[in-house]
Amino acid sequence: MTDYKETLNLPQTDFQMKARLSQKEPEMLKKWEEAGLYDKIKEAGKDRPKYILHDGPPYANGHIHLGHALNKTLKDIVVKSRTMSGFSAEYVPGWDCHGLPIELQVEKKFKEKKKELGKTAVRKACREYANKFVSIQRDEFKRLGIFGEWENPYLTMNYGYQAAILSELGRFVEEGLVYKGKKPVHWCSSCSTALAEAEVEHAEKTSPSVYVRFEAVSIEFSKAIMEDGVKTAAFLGAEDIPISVIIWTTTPWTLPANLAIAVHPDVSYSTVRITLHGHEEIWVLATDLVESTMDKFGIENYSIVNSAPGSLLEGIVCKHPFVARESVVRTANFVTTEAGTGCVHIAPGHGQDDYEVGLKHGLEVYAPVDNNGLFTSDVPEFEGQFVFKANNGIIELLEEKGMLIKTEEVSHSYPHCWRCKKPVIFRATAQWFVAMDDDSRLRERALKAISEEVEWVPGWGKERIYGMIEKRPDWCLSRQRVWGVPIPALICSGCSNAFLDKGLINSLGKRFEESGADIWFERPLEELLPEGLKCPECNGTEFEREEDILDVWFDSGVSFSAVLERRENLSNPADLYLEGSDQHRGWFHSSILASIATRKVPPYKSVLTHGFVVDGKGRKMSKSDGNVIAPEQIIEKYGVEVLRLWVAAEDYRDDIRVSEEILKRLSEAYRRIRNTFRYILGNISDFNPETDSVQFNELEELDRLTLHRLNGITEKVLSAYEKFEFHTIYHTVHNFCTVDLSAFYLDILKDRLYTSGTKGKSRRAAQTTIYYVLDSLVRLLAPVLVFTTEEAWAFLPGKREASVHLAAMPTVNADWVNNELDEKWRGLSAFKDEISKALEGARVEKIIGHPLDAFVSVVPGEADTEKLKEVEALLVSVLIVSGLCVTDGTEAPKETEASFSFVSEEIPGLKVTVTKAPGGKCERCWHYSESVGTQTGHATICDRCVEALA
RNA sequence: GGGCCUGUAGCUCAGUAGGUUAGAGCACACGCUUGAUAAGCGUGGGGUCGAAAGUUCGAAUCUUUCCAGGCCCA
Repeated sequence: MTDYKETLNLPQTDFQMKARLSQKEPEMLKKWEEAGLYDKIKEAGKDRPKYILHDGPPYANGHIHLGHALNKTLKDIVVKSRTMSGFSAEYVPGWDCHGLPIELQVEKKFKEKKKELGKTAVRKACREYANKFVSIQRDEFKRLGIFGEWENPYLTMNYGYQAAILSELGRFVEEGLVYKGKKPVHWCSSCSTALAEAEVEHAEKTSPSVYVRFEAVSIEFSKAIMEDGVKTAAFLGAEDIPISVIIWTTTPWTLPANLAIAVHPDVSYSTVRITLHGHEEIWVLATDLVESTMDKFGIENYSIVNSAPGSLLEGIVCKHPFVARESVVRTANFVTTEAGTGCVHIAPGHGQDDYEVGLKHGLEVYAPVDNNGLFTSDVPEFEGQFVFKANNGIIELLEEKGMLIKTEEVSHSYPHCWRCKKPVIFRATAQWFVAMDDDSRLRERALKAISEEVEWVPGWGKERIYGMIEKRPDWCLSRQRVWGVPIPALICSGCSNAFLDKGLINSLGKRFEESGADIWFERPLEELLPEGLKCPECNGTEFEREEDILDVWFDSGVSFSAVLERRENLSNPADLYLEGSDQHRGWFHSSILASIATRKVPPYKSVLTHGFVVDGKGRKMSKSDGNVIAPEQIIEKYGVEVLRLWVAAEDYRDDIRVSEEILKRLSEAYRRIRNTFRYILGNISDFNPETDSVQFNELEELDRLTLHRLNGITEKVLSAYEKFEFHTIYHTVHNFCTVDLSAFYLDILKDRLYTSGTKGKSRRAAQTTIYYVLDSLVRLLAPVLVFTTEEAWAFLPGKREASVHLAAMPTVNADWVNNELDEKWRGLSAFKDEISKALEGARVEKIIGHPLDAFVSVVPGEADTEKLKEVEALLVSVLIVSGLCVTDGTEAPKETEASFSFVSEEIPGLKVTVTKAPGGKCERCWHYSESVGTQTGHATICDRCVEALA
């Protein structure tokens, strides 16, 4: 007896169903490395047009988290897809190495020894620390399958990079953009340093809240008579009663620095006559706040004398509550009536808004507080006291002077130092600044470039960064820190003038290039100075060096110069910057300012942003909430491939969720794709595309339909790569694998592949088709599933490049387009669905099990019987039944058989009857056929199989 | 508190310029198959579109408010 199973062409392949990704991925990486794959990709692209994705440098501190993985994987997908689409897309990764966090880590290690060791030792330790994490992160990134110049990355602490930073600073100086000024900045008195916005965290703090009287000493002000003819004096109801403007503040310690009082010009203010402790006074405050404030003060006996807009109050001269100084009422738009009295105490040296009011009215930027937050001798009463501690004394003093109306405690959001977590103060200090609005109109030019010269993806990125640049203050470049590139300014010993000299910057640049920026701190100053250098103010020749270093945003902001312009394989501007949306204030921001200031053009043509990784509920990940998932966990459990699929599957323009469920779903989707690969590979193991391919026009109908559909998804996927819409790639391909291939084409194809003649045209046509399908799918997915596609690539027959990553994307084949066919099958699949329902009914009734047990009678009803009749044979194979006939319903099915009838609700009049198929079951192809038993020499198989065996 | 953004089935995504009973895949349930088998196939249940109000003959799609969440600021 023949074992007919042996005569079938069943799938055969060593491409494993089980991926074992976490083991195999590192092996693949090693293989790539040994083969020098990245260099080969570079070499292959040397004559192609460039596509430059410029890497934003992550900070060289700590291990990578999912945010890093997301960002770098997205970049890798861009680079790989552009490479496969005919570009040379070299990727040079970088790291941000200077800055406070590393310095603090090192400081922690040194503890008290820091001061003895000096700057050089600290800087050396910082460099080592940064190097250590560059190395750690590099390995972690490589593990993600990211291709790039890992052995030659850019580090902002490299000597060449440091020299570039200095040279860019020189250009800023040359453009006249850099000035030294006094300005209130966030100041941490504990760390003795100015803090960047980014270095400030907001947290709840309890502060004293005080209401203070500022007595008016003169009502002979400049605007005594207003346009409406109302005398301010009249508004004040000037009588022989003391008049006070009432202010509210939660920082009593800034009162010694008070220089003015601000009111909103358009807000209504009232003069309120009150009786307190038996005598009368007139108080001025915002009309809307009178009632609540009086309530708070417990004053019941009051009456509003008069009301007028704040603009009328401008110029009232008040007496400082305890310092012999005047404080004048000014108008400002930032004033609100949400809290307090609508009259705001102004200390230009201690607040941003205050500073701006002061600037407008020519007030001194006065801040009698030293680096450690202690009052200076300017405030004798509190000299040497820490400002927050002095609050109490100041309140007592106010009380004593009879100026305090009310004091209480409030809890509010207050800025804190990100490092020591202590509350910070606003304090005016001498800093180097980049002017946003001077003659060179940096702000204006940057805004113009943002709206006209850069493509922002998603589009709202434009509004976001525009708003930020529009409102940002001058760029404070200096940091009173150690680990960074020095601002090589000189301070004249003769006249104390601080200045930046272009000649010095130039000559230093060369030395930085050779020996690094450390020399500024290490070498004697005389050795560094150009000959004959004189103070531009007093011609003095004795100098001291500036100790401040540059803001690290300046470091990374000039990467277009340090990296794009300086590397032969790159060029400026870049095609794309791709970072998280926080970089609208970070790197995108500093980069465009730096580039506009020095090159007049933006450093990027387009900017793509992604959202943040959040947990399954959409909440941010934090250690304290315990919802953090580390890349490692995912890699160990599922493999990098699933992590990459996650990056590709989610719409990154929004926040990106990750959870165990999401990963589980994705790993299942991965298996589906992998199985599709495997199934096709199994069925083309005996197929040689060069010799066995069937011409397109000789393919069968379903083959051509499938290639038409493949064409469709190819077009869609290529366009999605082009437009950076990666999640549609995943959905498109997954859907194609599941719906068009697995549940339709491949399922139908089994009969042809397994049972027909091994070398017959029908089988070869099927193989030709699925070969095309797999070849395309593997290429299309290579940028995402970097390992799996490479694995499949090696199994694919035919001549091909050594690696899928050296291959090109498939092209859309115009010859394959057949919309008529597509249309036809769209209609037929509706019939297929309905007949499937009938089969399911028959299955429930136990008439059939497998569809091949069935014979189907179709009465089309209102549908076109003739047309359906034509595709009878196709429907048999599509439904995988043993027989099907389309009739007009006049011939009833054989009554002897058990049958199941189904009337369609979807297709009017369609009636389907399912019966057990007649004849015997062919042992070989499992179809039922009347021919079984009639074949000589083959008693148990059908005529079709006999023919196949011939 | 402000700027920008998001909120469609358990999950990931579609839903064109507002117009018939809101789609897909996965997951789930039930069944089939055992020649993709730690696979494959079929059928089925499940959202009224974050909430409310409004504009409109008609809204997931426009407006307002509110709620929840994210980034960046204060």
